[in-house]
Amino acid sequence: MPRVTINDVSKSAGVSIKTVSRVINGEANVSNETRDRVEQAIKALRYKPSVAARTLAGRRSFQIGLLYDNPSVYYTSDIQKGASSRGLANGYRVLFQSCDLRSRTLAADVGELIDHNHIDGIILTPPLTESKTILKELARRELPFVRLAPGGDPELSPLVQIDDVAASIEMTNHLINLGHRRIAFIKGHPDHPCVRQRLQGFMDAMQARSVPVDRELIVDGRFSFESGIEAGRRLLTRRYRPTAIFSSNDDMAAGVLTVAHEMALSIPGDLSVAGFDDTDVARIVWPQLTTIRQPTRRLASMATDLLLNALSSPPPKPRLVLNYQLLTRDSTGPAPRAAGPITTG
Amino acid sequence: MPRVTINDVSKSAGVSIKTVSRVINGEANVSNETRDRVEQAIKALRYKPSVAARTLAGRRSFQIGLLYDNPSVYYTSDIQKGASSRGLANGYRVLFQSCDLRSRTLAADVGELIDHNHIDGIILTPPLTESKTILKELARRELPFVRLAPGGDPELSPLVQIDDVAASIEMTNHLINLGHRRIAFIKGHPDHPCVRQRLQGFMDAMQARSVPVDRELIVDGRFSFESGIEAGRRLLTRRYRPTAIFSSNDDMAAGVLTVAHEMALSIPGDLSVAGFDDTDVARIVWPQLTTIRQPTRRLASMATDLLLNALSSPPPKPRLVLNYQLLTRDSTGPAPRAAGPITTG
DNA sequence: CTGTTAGCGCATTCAT
DNA sequence: ATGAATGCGCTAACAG
Repeated sequence: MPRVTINDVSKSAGVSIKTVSRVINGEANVSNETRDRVEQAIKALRYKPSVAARTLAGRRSFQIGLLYDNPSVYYTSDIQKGASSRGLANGYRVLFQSCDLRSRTLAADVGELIDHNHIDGIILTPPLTESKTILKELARRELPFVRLAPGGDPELSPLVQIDDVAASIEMTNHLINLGHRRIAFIKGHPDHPCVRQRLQGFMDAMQARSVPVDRELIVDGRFSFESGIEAGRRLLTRRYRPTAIFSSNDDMAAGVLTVAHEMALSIPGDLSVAGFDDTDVARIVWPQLTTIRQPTRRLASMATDLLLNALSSPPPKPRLVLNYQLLTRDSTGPAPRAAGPITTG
Repeated sequence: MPRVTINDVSKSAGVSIKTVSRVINGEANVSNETRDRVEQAIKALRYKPSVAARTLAGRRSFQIGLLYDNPSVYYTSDIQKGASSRGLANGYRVLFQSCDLRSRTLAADVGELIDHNHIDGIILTPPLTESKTILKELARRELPFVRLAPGGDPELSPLVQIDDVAASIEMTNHLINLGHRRIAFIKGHPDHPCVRQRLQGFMDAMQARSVPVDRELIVDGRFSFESGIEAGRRLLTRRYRPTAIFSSNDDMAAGVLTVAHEMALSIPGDLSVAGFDDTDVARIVWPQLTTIRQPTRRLASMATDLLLNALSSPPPKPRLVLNYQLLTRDSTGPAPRAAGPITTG
C-alpha cells in the first residue's frame, strides 16, 4: 500500500501541490472554492501530511520536547496529559524525555533530542528549570523554551507557576488559626526551587503572627513517602512533639500520617497534618489530609500554550500565575477558592 | 547556527556521504581505518543524523508507537519507562499515545499517528489489545505490532504476558490455606481481558479445593479505588461477611481496606485482603496487603524487544510469559519466587 | 489568487 | 571497499 502524498491530492483536486500545501498550512490566498475542493480530496484520500517531509522542507517540525526528572508518577502523568492535550489540539506532538539532572551526559542527551527530531521548542519542569547545563545548551541553539515553576529569572523565558510563598503562608495561617503554636515543617528535595519558597512562606507567616519557630522542628525531606516516614519518626518521637506538621508535599505527609497511625495518635485531635499537593496519593488514600492543591495539569497546558505562542511571536516573555486551592477538612480556615489564571507581563 | 549535516562530516573525513551513511547504519564494506576517521569526524562536529531525513529517504523512521487507555498512572508510567528505555537503547523513540477504546474516531486517531510519523511498529496495551478497530487498522497497513497481556489469539502477533490464571489460583490457594472458606472476589473493568482470567483462576482453585463459591460474594468492580470502596461496602455490610476478599487489583483492595478500617475490622484478624498488583499504591501505603506483583515494567521492556525484533525478522510470533511474585505478609503461604522469563514459540 | 522550481538531509540503486 | 546520481514528500522563494 503506497503512501498517499500531496501529489495524489493535487491531482485529485486538479490543482498544484503548492495550493494543497497552502490549504494544509492554513495560508491565505486560496479561494474558498479551491479550498473546499482540496479539503474534500484530502478527506476522500485520507491524506495525512508526512511530518518527516514537512520537517525537512520547512523550518518547523511540529514537535516540542518536555523534559522531566521527577519520581512522582502523579506529577509526571499530569504534566504529560496537560501538555499532550494542548499540543495535539494545535497540531504539535509532545516528546517526553526523562532526564537526570546529575548526569554528566545531560547536555548531550538534550542536544540529541533536539537535533535528532528537529524539536521546535522545549518545556522545562522542575528541577530541570534550574539546570545551567540545559539552559546553556538551549541558549546556544537559540531554541525557544518555557519554564514551569522555576526558581527565578523571570526575564529568561515565558514561565508558568503558582505562588508557592502565598500558598505556604495561607496554609501556615490556617494551622495557626486552628490554635497550633508548635508547628513543624518538612522540607523537600533541595534541587527543587519550590522548596525554598514553601519554607519562606512558612517562616514569613510564623513571624507575622509572632509564633516562635523551633529550628529543630524544621527537618529535611526528599519529597518521597519514605522520607516522610523518616521525618515523621524524627518529629513525633521528640519529647515535646509538634501539634501540627506542615509537609512540603503530600507524599511526605502521607508518610507522617502512617507514622502517626502507628503511634496511635488521633488525627486531628493529637496532631494536624498538612501537605502540599504534588500528587493525588493523599486525596485518594488520606482524604482527611489538609492540603494545597496545585493545578499541575493546567500548569502544563498553559506552559504548552505559552511555548506555541512563543514559536510564532518571540519577544514577550509572559508570566502566568495560576491559583492554588486550599483544601481543608478541619473546622476552620477559608473555604476553597475558585481556580483561574492571572496574567502578568 | 546552521545544522551539521552528513555532508559536513563527509568533507571533514574526506570520504563520500555514502560512506558516512554506511558508518551510521553499521553496514559492512567499510575499512576499519575509514570507519575510525568518520567516527572521529562525527564526534568532532557533534553530528546528529536527522530523523526526518532518514525517515523520508529510507523505509524506517526509528519510531514506534505505544497505545494505552488505562487510568492507572502507576501502570502507564511503568509501561512508559520500560518501553522507552529499551527503545532508546536500540535507537528508537517511543511515541506514547493515549486512546479511548470507546471513541468513534479511534481508527482515525491511530491511523493519524502512524501516517504522520511513519511509525515502524506498535505496542498495544490492555484493554486496547482487544480492539477490533485497531487490529483491523493495523492489518490494513500491515504494520508490525505486539500485544501486552492480550486476551487470546496467540497467532495474531508476538505477545508478552504473565499467567493470570496461575497467579489467581496461587493467591486463592493461599487464602484457603489460611483457613478461609467464605472468600469474596471483586472483578475488574470488563474491558480488560485479565478480568476473565483472574476470575477463572479463582473459580478453578475454589473448585479444586472443594470450597463452595457463594455467587453473591462475587461482585463487580472497575479497577478504581472508588469502585473498591463500593465493593467493600457491599461485601462487608452483609449479614454473613466474607472472611477474605480477593480483589482483582490493588486499587480496589485499597478501597476495601479503607472500608474495613472505617468499620474497625482488624486485619488480618477479622479479614484477609488480597490484591493484584497493577500499581504501587498498595505497596507504598498499605504494606500489609497480600498481593501479586506484576512485572509491568519488564513486560513493557520485553514487548519493545519483541517489536524491534519483529521489525527485522517478521515471521515468528514469540510468546513470552514472565513470572509474577506472590507477596504475602501473613504467616503461611509460599515464599516469593524469583522472576525470570520463559519463552515459547 | 495560483503554479514552477529548487532544495531540505539522507538512504538507495547502481556504478566503479 | 567506495562513490555518483536519484528521489523520499514537502515548503520556500519566486514567478506569473
